Amino acid sequence: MARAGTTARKTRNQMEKRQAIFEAALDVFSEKGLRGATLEQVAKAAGLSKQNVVYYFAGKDEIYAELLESLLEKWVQPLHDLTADGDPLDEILTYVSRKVQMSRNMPRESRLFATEILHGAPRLGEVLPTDLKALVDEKAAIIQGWMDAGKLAPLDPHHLIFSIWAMTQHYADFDVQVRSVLGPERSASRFEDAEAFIKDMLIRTLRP
Amino acid sequence: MARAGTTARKTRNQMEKRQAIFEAALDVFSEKGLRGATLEQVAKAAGLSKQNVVYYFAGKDEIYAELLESLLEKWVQPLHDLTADGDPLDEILTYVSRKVQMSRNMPRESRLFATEILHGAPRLGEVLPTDLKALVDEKAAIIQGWMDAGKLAPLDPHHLIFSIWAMTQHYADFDVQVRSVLGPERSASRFEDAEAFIKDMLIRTLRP
DNA sequence: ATGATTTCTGCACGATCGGTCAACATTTTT
DNA sequence: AAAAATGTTGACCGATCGTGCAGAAATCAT
Repeated sequence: MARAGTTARKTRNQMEKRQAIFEAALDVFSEKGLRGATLEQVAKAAGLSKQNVVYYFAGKDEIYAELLESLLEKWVQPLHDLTADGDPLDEILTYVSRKVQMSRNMPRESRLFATEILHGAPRLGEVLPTDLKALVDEKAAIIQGWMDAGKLAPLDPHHLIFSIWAMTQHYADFDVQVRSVLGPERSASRFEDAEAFIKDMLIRTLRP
Repeated sequence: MARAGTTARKTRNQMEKRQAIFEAALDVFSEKGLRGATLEQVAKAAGLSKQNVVYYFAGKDEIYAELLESLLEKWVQPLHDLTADGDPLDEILTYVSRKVQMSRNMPRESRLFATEILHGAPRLGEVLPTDLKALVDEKAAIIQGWMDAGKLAPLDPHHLIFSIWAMTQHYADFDVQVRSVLGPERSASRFEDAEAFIKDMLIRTLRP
């Protein structure tokens, strides 16, 4: 009778179905965007009927919103793992590695966030200026500390982080363009080549 | 009776109206995407009725397709202007300047192309592997020549171009995120800071 | 001025989509 | 096994959207 997700309690079956819907929604939304995708496409990809999807989620927007939220933590984890403990250059290069790895293995998530931010991030508007800003400021301060200690060349840490985001996510978000320009042969190793290139660039740049 | 754009000939009035529709479409499509935008939003932004818009263009998709095509040339012009004539580093830094300038002054165009490519570039599929690839290959060869001559540090020219695209367009496409993270104060100079940062990074990287 | 051409609008159709609801089926609980 | 809760489906509705079309209105040519 009542909808499934009404209470906070979730049975095993409910969790599985919701996960299947999330997986399908990630597929469809990342490819067509929120408005471009239909509930029926999501339902079909999840192996359910449209009405059954609505049984587990209040509606299309809720699926999208909850999907975004459920992925956010995993998405910023690599930056979170950048700590003041290790060697400065190693920390940053490891961060690059993980970001390239995410572009390769999680292109759908990358495109989902890219589309959302590209269109003004109406469903992330709260979290960007608070949580994300706090996280970036914290890591920028660490990098600044390394620079002040003479362990890295002095650069703007915020724009350094932006440039790493931009260069790494570029290979997920604009994969079609990258492959078109590189051609079939060179496309095969595009992620390895990109990682090597970006690391090389950062090593030359950050060397004190 | 018949539609306006049937023949190749276009009167002055027709050109003006079409231009107004293009301008409105750029506004709406870049903000909401093709599927997310409606003809009526475009019409209203152009100061016309929905049916009148259809009089000048066959339909929504045609507006979008012709808009993309009409912007493509202007969009790749900066790369086209990169020639073997000038000083290697100057040529590249000038290219960066122009790309940052475009992110600042033409963010709608940037987001339009970004959205299109992000979703698989179904309406650019032909031009990417032919025209764009040829252009990038040509410029990559020039850069490679500079590197072979010892005027620049040896790096993969294709990925160098990608990285410039990524870093510069990032400030247009993800402007909301950039501003959120930087905060109101630092956002004011974000384009100047970005240009200085990227140039600094490239100087350090490309120095032989 | 008059006819021809261009420009614009009113009306409305067909399709699609998100969402509702009642009924039916299945599983779980007692 | 009976009852209750959970899960699923078919039919359908209201709204929106793209588009077609007849004809009015405005502009232009002669």
